[in-house]
Amino acid sequence: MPPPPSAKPGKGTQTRERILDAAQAIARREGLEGLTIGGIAERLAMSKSGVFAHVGSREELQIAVIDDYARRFIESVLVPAITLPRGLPRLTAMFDNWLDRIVFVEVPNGCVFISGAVEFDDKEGPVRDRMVAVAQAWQGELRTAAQQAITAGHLRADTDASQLVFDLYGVMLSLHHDARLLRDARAGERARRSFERTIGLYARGAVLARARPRAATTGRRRRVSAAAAAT
Amino acid sequence: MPPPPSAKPGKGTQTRERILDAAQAIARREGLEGLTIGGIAERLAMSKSGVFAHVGSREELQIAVIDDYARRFIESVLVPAITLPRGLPRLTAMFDNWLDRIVFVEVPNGCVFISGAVEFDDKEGPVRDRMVAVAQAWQGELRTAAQQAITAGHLRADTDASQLVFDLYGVMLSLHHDARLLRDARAGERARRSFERTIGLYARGAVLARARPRAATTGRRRRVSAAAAAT
DNA sequence: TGGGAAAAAGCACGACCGTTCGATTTAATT
DNA sequence: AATTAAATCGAACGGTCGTGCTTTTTCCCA
Repeated sequence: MPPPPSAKPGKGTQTRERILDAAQAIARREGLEGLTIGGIAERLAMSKSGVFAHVGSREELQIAVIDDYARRFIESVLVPAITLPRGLPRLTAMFDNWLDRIVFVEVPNGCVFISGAVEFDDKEGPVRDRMVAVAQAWQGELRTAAQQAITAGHLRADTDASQLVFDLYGVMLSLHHDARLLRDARAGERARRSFERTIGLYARGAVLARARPRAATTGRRRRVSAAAAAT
Repeated sequence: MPPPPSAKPGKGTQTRERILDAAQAIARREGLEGLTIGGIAERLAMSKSGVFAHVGSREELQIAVIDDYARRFIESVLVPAITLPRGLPRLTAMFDNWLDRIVFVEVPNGCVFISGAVEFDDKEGPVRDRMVAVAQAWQGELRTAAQQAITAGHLRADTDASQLVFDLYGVMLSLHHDARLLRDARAGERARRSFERTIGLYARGAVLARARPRAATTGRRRRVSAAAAAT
């Protein structure tokens, strides 16, 4: 019988986690299409068939990587933000955590959401479906947070939450592009400015006082900090 | 001796063009990494070695596709815009043509700039180098146009041209993402609104009068029109 | 400590990849 | 029409891919 959910790890579950970790690391650098059974096997110094027995199929592996990635993303970006009060404070925290993650995690290691979106936007199938699902889920979270900021009166009543999400997503994609392809160190600062300008436009009153004062550009690694490489 | 540049096509040059066309069509849907010698051969009903003799190597082929793509991009987006006076009219035309191209060409067929940027941002080599070069060239054109709009007094003197380019690029990336992965039909309209909001923020005076009045959302296929599939 | 189950390895298969090379067909030129 | 040059083909090579099967090793528990 399979072990109860809360028993000690067990060898199989243990290596399955190692496989998923390796898969994620490869998928970040080479993309989900560059992810290969043999590549994982080599990285873990085990046989191809050994790896294969754990993942079922390449497609299942790709989906598992997407799910695992989404879990970590939500864990580091959304979860810390929902401790803050609804409205602008929470929305701002979501953006800040998101930006920190891109700058300190995605830019050095690659981002499965962004590369996967491009790789599978034209390839019908379950992998694409999962990609769409997680992207829509995240945009939904952003939209909800924006809507709460409107309801709370932090943003103007005529604000289009979907438009705001569209803008924020664009900021992150541009940051990813400039930082990763062009290796432009100023991209992070530009993304921050874009956010403040965008929010400032929708905010009640002329100029927006930051809901949560932040330190200067340097030394703002609070949340992701040491876990950057492992997250 | 090689034929003078303006002689009649010549069989070789002719099929080389067919090969490049097929390569581009494949690269758009499958990405530059999905581009394959055998795939082109099958599409053109010729042998792998026949194709190979024309392209030299897969890497050279990928670079040729990038160059060819850049040429078409400049032809359809930049060239028509430089007939307009410097400043906001030209910058606006560049954005309009760019957006039209994405909506009517890239979204249905795929975009080598965007997929290539993601595929090669972590893969050192001549293909990546060319990707960087064309991206920087296009951003340079945008920056120049923005700077001219500042000099002409159409945009505020304290406008950061690089920041503006960052924002515009983000709009296009977000449009591409939402339209292609999420198949959101409203993405084009959101991109337009983002542009107007962004420019409006930097424009002199409160509200910006569009430099060139445009028709409604429907029926604005002027430039790309029939050539959509072939461009 | 032995025995049964789980995990990993080994091996082979068919498919496709880029690339090479010699033969052959087609085009261009005199 | 004959000759030379260019274009294309066919077959093969070494490699990697995902994926089945069978065998061996390792783990875990009674």
